[in-house]
Amino acid sequence: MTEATERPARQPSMADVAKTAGVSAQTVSRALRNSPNVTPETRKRVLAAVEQLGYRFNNAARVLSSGRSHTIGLVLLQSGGYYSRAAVTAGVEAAAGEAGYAVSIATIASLDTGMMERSLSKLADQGVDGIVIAVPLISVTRKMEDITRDIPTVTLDGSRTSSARSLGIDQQEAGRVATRHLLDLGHRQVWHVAGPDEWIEARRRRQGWQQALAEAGIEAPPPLEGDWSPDSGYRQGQILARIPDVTAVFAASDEMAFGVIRALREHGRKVPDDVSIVSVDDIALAAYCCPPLTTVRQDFYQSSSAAVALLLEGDDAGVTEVVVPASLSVRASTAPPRSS
Amino acid sequence: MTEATERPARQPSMADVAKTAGVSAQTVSRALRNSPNVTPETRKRVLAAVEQLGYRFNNAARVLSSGRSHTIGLVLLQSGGYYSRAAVTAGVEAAAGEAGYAVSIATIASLDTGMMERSLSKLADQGVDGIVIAVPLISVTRKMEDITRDIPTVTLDGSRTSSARSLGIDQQEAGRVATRHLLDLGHRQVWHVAGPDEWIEARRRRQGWQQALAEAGIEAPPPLEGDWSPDSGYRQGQILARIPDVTAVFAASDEMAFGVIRALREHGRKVPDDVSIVSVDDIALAAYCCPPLTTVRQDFYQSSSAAVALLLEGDDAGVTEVVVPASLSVRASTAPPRSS
DNA sequence: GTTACGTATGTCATCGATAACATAAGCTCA
DNA sequence: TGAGCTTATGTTATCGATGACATACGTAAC
Repeated sequence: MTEATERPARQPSMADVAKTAGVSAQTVSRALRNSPNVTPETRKRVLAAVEQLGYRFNNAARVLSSGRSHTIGLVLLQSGGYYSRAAVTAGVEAAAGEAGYAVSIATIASLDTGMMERSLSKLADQGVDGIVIAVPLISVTRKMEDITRDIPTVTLDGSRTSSARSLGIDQQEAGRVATRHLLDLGHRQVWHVAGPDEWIEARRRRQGWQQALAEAGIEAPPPLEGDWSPDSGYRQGQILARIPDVTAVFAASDEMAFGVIRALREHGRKVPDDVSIVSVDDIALAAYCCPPLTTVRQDFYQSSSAAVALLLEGDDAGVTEVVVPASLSVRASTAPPRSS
Repeated sequence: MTEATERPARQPSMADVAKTAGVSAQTVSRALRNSPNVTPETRKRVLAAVEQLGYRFNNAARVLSSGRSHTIGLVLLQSGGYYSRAAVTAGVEAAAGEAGYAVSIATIASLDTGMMERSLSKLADQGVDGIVIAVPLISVTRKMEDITRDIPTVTLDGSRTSSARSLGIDQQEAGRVATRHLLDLGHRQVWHVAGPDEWIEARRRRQGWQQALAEAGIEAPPPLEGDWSPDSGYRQGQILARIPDVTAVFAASDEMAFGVIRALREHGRKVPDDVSIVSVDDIALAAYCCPPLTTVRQDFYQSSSAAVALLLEGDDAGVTEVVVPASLSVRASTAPPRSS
């Protein structure tokens, strides 16, 4: 290009803005951070200079000097329901964004603690101001404790280190409500297709199921275990379909319920005429299953926003555990038993 | 605490490590970055000191001095399919992680360009080294161009600014393949439930549908437009169910297909006996729809990893557009027309 | 009319890693 | 053996914003 002399395309710095506006760099800093002690007139000049130069503040420098990155880390598990992961990501990002925080994510591939430690280290390296752990891991290692002691941490539906606060949907209640619904319809027994036992929410939902049965004086049948996928629900459904007196099933997730229903249908068991089924999550497709699923709604978006709020409000609050309630959406996959 | 004197809990710095290891800070830096010119012996001493002090490098300082943040930004749209968003996030994060990059996300709530600009600015402020835009936005504004000129950018299934490279699944081909499948089965006409027209993939899939019909010498009926949700599919399905000669439908997403199928069934039209339906995505639940959906598989995970690879390999490659092919999964929602 | 205080702004050192340059030691080859 | 190169390490300046402190001015109070 034969243009006029141009500076070597360096991003303008605060000093450049200061020079243009005829003030000091510190004043620019103050003006941009809405410090009270700046004349409106000065602020206007600074903002004009910012606009003119296309100035963009350098986050790294800010972090280095102030020690705070205005970034929070989010740890997610790669497997498991797509739906909940997407909802959690969106919820965290929205709440963080509103508070002026960026979100850095770390996805871990499996539930082992080594991966978990590496992810936390990675986020710690980035200098995040806080961490939301959305991994339903039960065991917590010493190294994880080390990191969560240094950085404020909130676990979402997961295990609690002694230094992290936690928040979650009341999964046990979700399991109890689902099971109660079936019992209230007149079913004498409720079978359960559970999630993997390492998952805390799977365990809690199972406990809720057991609790509801116990309260009704019913001995729980052995639970069948899936891996959250529709496919695993299908496999367990093939087993359930072969047990004659099954009239009611509580599946630990909508996706597994889809699989269970297909297996039952293939074996000639109609839903809800022969077998009622209730599950948990209320994903968008739940209403479009055939039949539409009765399911316990989980507001991931809301609970994850709440997790961020909890994280940002600091330790002062003294709150260490928050529980978000779950509510039942009754649709067409449940009905009274035929012979009741 | 009446413990012995402890330093005021400051994170150890490279200088501390250097002192402990008996070398200079620069050598520590080199050792940790696997610079070739470090004696194995020295490196060992440094690593031992790192271990002993629990040293963790300060990313902000690194960014400030090297100008590179080892972070890439990911821009996502909050609405639209949960499934694809989760898959894209996972794919980007995995590929980035493998290359030693962190991922910072910015979700935008709506398709307007103002939000888009703000998200890009936010990422630019954070000093990301590159940006993956997974937003199927068509219009591109000047401000967006400004940012994508400064920072390497790859768009995933989206619009191309002149400065961003792009990569995507061949959506037009996906639409063509889906439509051809129905025509090959003997259907004389194929109706279409499209995605929102501002979405590039919706538009391309529609074009593929039109192309396939044109190649067969068939005039395309007016497309019906949904918003990707199962609910919108249901509403359009109620219209289709009232048109007697509809025997084949191409839905632009699996989720909408679920809705269409339910509406058809409620109106007594059987799938696939009366109406065949094919869609796009191949989400996990597609095989558990009733009937199981014939659908065009989209490998979001792979294409998003590829996007990161494209981003990181730099401009040198000269590649500006990569297209990932799509493949058909034939299941039970399509069949030859009854009277053919 | 001096003291005291508040407000607006400037100066300087600092955060921690790194690039650029400097140095010292070891090696090769004429 | 010493010029010339390579390799390992040290020294110094630097990135850009900010906290702590300093200064200059105005205004209220005695």
